Amino acid sequence: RGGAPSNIFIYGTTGTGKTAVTKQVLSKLKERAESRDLAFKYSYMNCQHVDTKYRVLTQLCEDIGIDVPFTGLHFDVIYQKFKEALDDLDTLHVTVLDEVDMLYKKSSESLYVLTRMNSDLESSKISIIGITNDVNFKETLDPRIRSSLSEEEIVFSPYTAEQLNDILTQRSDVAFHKGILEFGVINLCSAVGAQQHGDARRSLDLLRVAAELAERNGDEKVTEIHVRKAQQVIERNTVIEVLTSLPIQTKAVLQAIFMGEGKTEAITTGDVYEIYSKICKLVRLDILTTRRVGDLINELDMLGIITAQVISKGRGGRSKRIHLTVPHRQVREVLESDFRLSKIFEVDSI
DNA sequence: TATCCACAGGAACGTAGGGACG
DNA sequence: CGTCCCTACGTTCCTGTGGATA
Repeated sequence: RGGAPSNIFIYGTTGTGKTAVTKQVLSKLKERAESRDLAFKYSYMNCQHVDTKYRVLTQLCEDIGIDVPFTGLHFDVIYQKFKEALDDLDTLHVTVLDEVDMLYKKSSESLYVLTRMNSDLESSKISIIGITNDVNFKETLDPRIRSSLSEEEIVFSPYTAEQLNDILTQRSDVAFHKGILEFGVINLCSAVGAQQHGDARRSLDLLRVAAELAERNGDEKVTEIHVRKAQQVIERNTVIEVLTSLPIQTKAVLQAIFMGEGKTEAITTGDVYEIYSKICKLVRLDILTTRRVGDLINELDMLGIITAQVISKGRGGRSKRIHLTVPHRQVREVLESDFRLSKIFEVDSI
């Protein structure tokens, strides 16, 4: 209608279709706008990667067709550039910020800048759609941002097993020949997805991988066994992928945890650091400070590779109890394939 | 019950690597 | 060129703290 657009806030756990629906709606809107000759643009960004105000603006510029370097310019310069370009386009621009909580955590300023951009714009308007799976996010938000960001709210509830079942049935009718899927396969996939907070993506991936396994095996039907197998394959692949792409220092810390776990039950930050230092000496790696290693341990925790729980041992001090949460075999496999660290495994004692 | 250990984790800063611009 | 600004990764210095023990 050409009126002032509201900012929208969308909640919902992973795999409930927030992103898919948002994208779908926006592209429909775009179609409509085009057919009526209305100016409409949108850009989508995932704040896991786009997590500074600078990057947000860079991304926005790219989306409306301005070339900017990914680094080098003063923020204000980019801001001006974008503002002018957008005003020239005389359009309505919708900015989708997926996983806004990440952006806010790392740079609360960016959201503020975005919300107040409208007052700087003359002929164009900008509207923000924030997507998050953190239900408490709104409470942690700065009041000034909160009021303008959450003018309207939409909640996506998790899919139930039945809904997942419908989705899978519908998809599989298109993707597979009749009778390929053994009875119960879809049920199992949707049940697993429902357990994962109603995650449709998980269910679909599971079904796809199970089918691939069956095909590779030359089996005629996809059975529940394939699904179980697929579960393991997916799990394993994601773990290995994450581990392999870790920076060398983080890997060294992981290795220290790995070796420490073999010896004692509860391994602490201090233990890890001790082993880590020895490893570094052996492979001629710079030894980082405890402070930094503490952060690396936290990073591993965030990635879900380990759990690090703060505990107090009274006069024994406060520390973190650290545990690996991924299979040891996979950790070893990845570490052994890293040429810089592999030789540690040839040494008997650390 | 006050103490005190072994860290947790915040703040500020340094260095290296990169690109824009005059 | 030098200057200005960005990011990534690390360091230094620091204050804070849960709870078993003296």
